[in-house]
Amino acid sequence: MKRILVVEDDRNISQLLQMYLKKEGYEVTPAYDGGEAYRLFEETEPNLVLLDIMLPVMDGYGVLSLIREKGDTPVILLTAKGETEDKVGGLRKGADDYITKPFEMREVIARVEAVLRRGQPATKPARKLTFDKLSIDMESMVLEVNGEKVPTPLKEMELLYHLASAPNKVFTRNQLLDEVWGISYFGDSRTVDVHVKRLREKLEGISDQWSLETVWRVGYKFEVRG
Amino acid sequence: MKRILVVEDDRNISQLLQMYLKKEGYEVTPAYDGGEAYRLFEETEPNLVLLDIMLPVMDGYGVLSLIREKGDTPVILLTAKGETEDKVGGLRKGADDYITKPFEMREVIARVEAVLRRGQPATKPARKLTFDKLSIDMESMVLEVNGEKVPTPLKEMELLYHLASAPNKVFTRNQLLDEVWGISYFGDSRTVDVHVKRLREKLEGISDQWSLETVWRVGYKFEVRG
DNA sequence: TTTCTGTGTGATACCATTATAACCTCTTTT
DNA sequence: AAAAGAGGTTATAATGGTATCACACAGAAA
Repeated sequence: MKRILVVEDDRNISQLLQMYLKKEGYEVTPAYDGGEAYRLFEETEPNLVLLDIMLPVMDGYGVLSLIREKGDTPVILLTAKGETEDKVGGLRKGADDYITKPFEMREVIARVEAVLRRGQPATKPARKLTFDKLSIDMESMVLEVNGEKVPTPLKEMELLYHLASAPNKVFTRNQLLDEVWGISYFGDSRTVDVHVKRLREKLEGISDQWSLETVWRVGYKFEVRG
Repeated sequence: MKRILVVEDDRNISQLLQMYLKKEGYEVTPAYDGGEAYRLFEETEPNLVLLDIMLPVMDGYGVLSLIREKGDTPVILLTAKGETEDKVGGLRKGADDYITKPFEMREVIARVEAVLRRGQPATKPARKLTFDKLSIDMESMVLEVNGEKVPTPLKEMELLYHLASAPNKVFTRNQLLDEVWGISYFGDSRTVDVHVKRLREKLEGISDQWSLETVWRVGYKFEVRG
């Protein structure tokens, strides 16, 4: 589920935003001033930030700068009517979009979805890896073994791709859960075992150039010999 | 590296254009009104200008005239749907090409490249694809199956064409919504499912050389075997 | 060896995702 | 105005990936 950080000091507006966004299926965290905003940004690692410009303690631009130092999480600015210069400034400083108050909820939802949608293609690594008789193509989502296609579900593909993109590196189960399943995932680490097992079923005896190895009390690695 | 000046007052559209163009390796400068456009034109001396007609302060034609006074930097106009007269007028006044909103990013990239390469308008790309017993002709808007015409609505044609122009590549629903339905579309992604279903009804059992495949938790692809 | 703890495996049920059908709305045609 | 077609939405059914459990098994330590 996508997480959204709503930074807005007006409780009424914040409340309203939270309500509508939750109704659309987002996980919403409210912040009511700049300091809190930044703290919660680091804590919850949201997929998107709705950021009011006029804030107590630290204004929106300060928060935006701090967020930009940390990465490229999409940010939509909330500006009061007529703050035209603010708009341009905000966008120049790295916001992805802006909405002018008073806004219609329909518009907010639309822009949130648009910005999240745009972020997606960039997030998809979509690459291709080849080892001996194994080919992992995330572009067409095809796993090939000895030149033969092997139908493989998304999660297994992602796991294998992730392991294989750093050959011989050992990943702990928690690392894999974080990096393949996502940070907001809190399931059992046995889950990784199961997926490794399924991959092994598909990949056993193919090649002696590589294999999925268990590293006791640590995790797994995609081992390449030679 | 080629520099492109994007003159577009709608932040959403501008942002999207910037993103896609950067991804293609261009250096992109955004301008949000006519005055800024001209200032940045002189400042950055771009290799090409993408120019929206409807602009605040000074409209696209004004900017175009000024640019033409300075030289023959290629200009591609962005026009809203149905502004047919604008198209002709724009070209007469010295634009090199035009694109009608809502546009597909694929089309924009294609025309940008064409104009930069030849200094000439993109003759509409071949816009015809053939696979075994299937022929998709976007020129005459005809879908042929086994040499027989199959009446097919516009959206279905566009979707099929888009999928088929990158065989085996998986497109997410959101990608398809952006690239086929256009960036200003904010509908439900189930819409894609429905159109795929309708296409399948028309295309089932034609050939074993290709098919429209579902990729679980990802999207769809036009799969070609062999 | 025994014991302890971590890991592999099979079975199962849940639930998110997708397919399908039916329904609306809007536009064009007759 | 009625009919027909396109495009989109919603409701419901079908699908099948995934998480989790339980237990067997294996490696490490004593």
